[in-house]
Amino acid sequence: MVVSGRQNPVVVITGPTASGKSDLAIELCKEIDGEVISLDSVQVYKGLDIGSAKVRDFQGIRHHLIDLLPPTEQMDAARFGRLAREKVGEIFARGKRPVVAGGSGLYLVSFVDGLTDMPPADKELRERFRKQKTQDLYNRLVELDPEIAKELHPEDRIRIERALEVIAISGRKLSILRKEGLKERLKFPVVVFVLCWERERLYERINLRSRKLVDSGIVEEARGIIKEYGSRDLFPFRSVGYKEALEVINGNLKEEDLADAIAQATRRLAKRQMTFFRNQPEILGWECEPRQETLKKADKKPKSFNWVDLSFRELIDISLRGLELGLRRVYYIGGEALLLP
RNA sequence: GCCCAGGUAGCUCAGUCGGUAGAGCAGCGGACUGAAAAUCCGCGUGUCGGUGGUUCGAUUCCGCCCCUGGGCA
Repeated sequence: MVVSGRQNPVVVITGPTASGKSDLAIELCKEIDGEVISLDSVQVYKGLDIGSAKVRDFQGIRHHLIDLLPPTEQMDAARFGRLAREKVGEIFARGKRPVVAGGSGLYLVSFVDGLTDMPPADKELRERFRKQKTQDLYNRLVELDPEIAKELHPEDRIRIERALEVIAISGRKLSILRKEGLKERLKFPVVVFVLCWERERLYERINLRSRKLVDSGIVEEARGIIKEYGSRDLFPFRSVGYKEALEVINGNLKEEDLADAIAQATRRLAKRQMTFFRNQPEILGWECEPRQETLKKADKKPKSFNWVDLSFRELIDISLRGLELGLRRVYYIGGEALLLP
């Protein structure tokens, strides 16, 4: 039968920060009897509410994977992917539809296609690496796993540390593990909506939101967390908003300059996210509509996303359409056109 | 009105003893396999205020005009 190979898709709503993902996810859930799975690397931490723009009013829609950990702990992308896949199974089993919403690129990849099975992060090792010079770490990697070293930039500390970590724990080269390791993929078909905006309009929204974060008391929130956990050196404090709030608390930034500093960091984040969402799905072999032109390195002309405007009705229809098992389909769609009145 | 100082990239400014210019910040492009709101790489985007003169050649020197800041009235 034709129907046998088809399945309800997992709907993903992604895009840069401030593109309207969370609100759209709730509205979509209302229409298709869905539940939201947050795909956000900061909202997984308890207490980091204002700075991560957590949804305040769930409007009766169930939300998952928010407030999972205290900020003293650290989420990792592979674990998040597994948790999200579990949630998808549970939601379908309840006869509901999962709507995944968020802009954490690696979490999306980990959720959909999985990460190669490898040793997880090791706190002690990372603590040791932290004290060493990047150059020394890189030189060691050149000795231990030249193939990976060649792929990494000598200054890309985080990836160098990760490669060394994997070797230290498993005794095997990361380059080998990557080739041989297996991935646990999401078994359901996926339809990803990437919300796209004109750069200027998105930046206006970001600027407004940054002002709002400050007025809503991000500094107070950060102070409260510091007090509660007795430390300023908390992992998620390195994310946008909190990093700047910490600068104020530490006296390195004037409070009056905070909103601008957050806005700037957020604009840069949005730009990186857009680069990721424009180019990665194609690289992963997902089916993209419309296709994005990846720029040649020499071409420095600014170029906007390629996208189509979709009505909310069309978005619902696509979300309800059965897809072939294993299919990953990406739609780049206008975020502004979907804004709720 | 007069006297200073200045007008160079989106912003703050450097510079050219006359051969069409460069830093920081902002911005743009890219990479991305357990930190991803992280981490890293690459890229100056320009009527040098306007106009006339001198000159082979003026953003640079000279005149006039305009604008901004400060001072004196």
